[in-house]
Amino acid sequence: MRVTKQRVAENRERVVTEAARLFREKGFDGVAVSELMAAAGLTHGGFYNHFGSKEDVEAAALGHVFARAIGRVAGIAERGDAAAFAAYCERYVSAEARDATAATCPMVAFASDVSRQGEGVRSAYAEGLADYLEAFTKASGADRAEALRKFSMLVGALTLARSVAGTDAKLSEEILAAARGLAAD
Amino acid sequence: MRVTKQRVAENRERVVTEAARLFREKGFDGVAVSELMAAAGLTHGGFYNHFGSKEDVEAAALGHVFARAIGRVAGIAERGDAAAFAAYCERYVSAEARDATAATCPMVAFASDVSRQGEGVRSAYAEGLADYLEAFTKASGADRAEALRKFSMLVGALTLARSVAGTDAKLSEEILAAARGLAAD
DNA sequence: TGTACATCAGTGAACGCGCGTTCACTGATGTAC
DNA sequence: TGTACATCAGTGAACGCGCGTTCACTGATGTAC
Repeated sequence: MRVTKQRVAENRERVVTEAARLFREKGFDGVAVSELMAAAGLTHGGFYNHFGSKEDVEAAALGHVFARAIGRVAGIAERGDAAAFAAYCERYVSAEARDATAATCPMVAFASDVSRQGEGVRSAYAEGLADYLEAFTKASGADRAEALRKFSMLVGALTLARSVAGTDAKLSEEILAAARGLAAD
Repeated sequence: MRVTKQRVAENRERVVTEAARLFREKGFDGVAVSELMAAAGLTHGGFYNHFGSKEDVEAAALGHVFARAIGRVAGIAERGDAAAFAAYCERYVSAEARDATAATCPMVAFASDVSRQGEGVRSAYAEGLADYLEAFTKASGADRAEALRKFSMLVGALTLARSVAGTDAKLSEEILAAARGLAAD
């Protein structure tokens, strides 16, 4: 049964949105195409009407997540709002951010996955990261190297804290607290 | 054909060693049991004479890698060798470390994978990380929170640099260089 | 020490399952007149 | 504007493949006497 042009566009967007959520939560390999489609309220057969392959939707989902993350940081940078930037960093390494696996920043969610993925995913990631770091540097008000170090620390702390979250809650919290100690600067 | 007890032990150890190398290079899901066994010069059928499941060998490989990493840092800590510690940190975020994907520190290699694995893997990781961070703190000579921040930065920088290594070499090198700028302190 | 038998590490085929992808089909939408 | 037909998004079954795991078998090792 054919479907309105507008409906087609909505369906595609819903698949990408759900993909962004599920991939961050379970990783690229942890989500099946049929699961993506079901999450969007569709059956898996129609997937290839929207994307050429699973890798295509991975790249699209990455682009979607990066766009939002960049938008947020770029907003802070434009306003030159130092307090907002400090709050952003604090929130980045909060217990809430650690536990919200489906809503994380793409840098952490896909950290070790990306370098093992196909060309399309890798270039979507590289482009997103470059733009993000530019916005982050501006928002931080610091020089570039200092901003890179700070963001590296946030990413590392969130990654480590999440890795042991279910097994060593105390260590997990300690890592985040240490990162927050410098995040406010 | 039955095999000498000593040979059995050697075979098992070889499987774990190869697993440690291959898992770090390709991720847990990127290596098949048959690939592990072939790398150790065996056929896949015998795998279950040594391990109860694939997860068991993942946990064993993690333990193996952590033991070596901890041993190295603990040695520096015992000698109180500040220069050796600075050199260790510099090497951690070197281009060589970034490209040697099969020989990396487990924290980076399995960063985003671990939290999605089974209980056995997660607890092997949590235990390893706790011991490693203790040794790292001692070796650094700094207070605990400062050491955690520093290690978080190294992990984050190596992860990010590796993610874009094949796609944006300049950005990758820039991230590492920034981290090295503080690694020597 | 020598012999006979039980053990069990290793082999390679097979099973079952889930996944990415393909395909024939449906029927509402879009379009040409 | 109304009608007839082509299009094509969505459906659900099916295919092929790789993977984790199981299994019957082999034959050298370990052990009991």
